[in-house]
Amino acid sequence: MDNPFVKYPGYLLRRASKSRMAQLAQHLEPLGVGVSEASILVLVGRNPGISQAECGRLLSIKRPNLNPIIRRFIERNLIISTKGQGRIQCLNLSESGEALAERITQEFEAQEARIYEAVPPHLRDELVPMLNALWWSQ
Amino acid sequence: MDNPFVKYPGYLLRRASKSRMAQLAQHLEPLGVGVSEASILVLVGRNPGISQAECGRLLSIKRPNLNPIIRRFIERNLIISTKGQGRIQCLNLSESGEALAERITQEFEAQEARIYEAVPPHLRDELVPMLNALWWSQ
DNA sequence: TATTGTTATACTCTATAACTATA
DNA sequence: TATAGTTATAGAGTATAACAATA
Repeated sequence: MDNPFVKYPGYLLRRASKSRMAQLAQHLEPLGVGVSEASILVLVGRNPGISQAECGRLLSIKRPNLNPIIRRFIERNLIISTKGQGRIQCLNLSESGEALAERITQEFEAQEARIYEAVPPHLRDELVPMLNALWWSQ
Repeated sequence: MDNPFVKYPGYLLRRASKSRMAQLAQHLEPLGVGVSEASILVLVGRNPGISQAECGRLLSIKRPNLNPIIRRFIERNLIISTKGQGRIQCLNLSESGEALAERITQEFEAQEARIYEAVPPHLRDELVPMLNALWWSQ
């Protein structure tokens, strides 16, 4: 059978992205979080007091979709929400949230190392420039 | 605000993939097909008599998810299904299916050209090897 | 008014289980 | 039995509209 797509960079790009996301999800599974959830926790950890709306903008998640995820984190006592300016809720990690974000960050770094090492040594310096060039920013 | 992910190749890979898929979907929209649907039509055109199950394996689409898509193509008279060995249905493009697959292929080629040209000239020869290296094939 | 948080809703993609039809 | 097609279903992820709350 002839797969006419293996010569298309767009197809290879999608295949690479999907497989690496699955790989990362597999390593995050024991921590009880998906990739999006893990990213949110790390983002809140790096930006104490950030709002839901700002999280959504940075991660390209629409506010109505982010809201129930944040709510679950609050219920699980991983994120603490305090009143801010206007209707804003300032988000911060709880102590257990900090611990989990730490472990997630380790998995993120391990994943990046796996990707980096999969690239032939003479192309490694070009990895980030290449991926930035492939981004279509509208 | 600090986005801690812009240094992660995995994040850049996903961002690139998602944006390019959106770009391609935008160009396919006037043809009335999504990216997956377009791929199926081209695949059937290149492999006359292929089965649903084989299509699914080549495109990483599970049979239960592929089935209704094929059925819609048959209803729209883009694909013709004939009885084969066992329960197999042999799939072929109709005349209008051929015409549509031709236009889709042109859009695919145009998309690949856009991606190729977005890469700095000195990295273009490394594009396909890089993307193949980034694929985690389990 | 503009922005945030919130609810409802819907559409796509994906995944699993289980059924039938045929070799 | 094994494979193909089929149906039902459930879970992500994503999208829009609209409402409530606050500056």
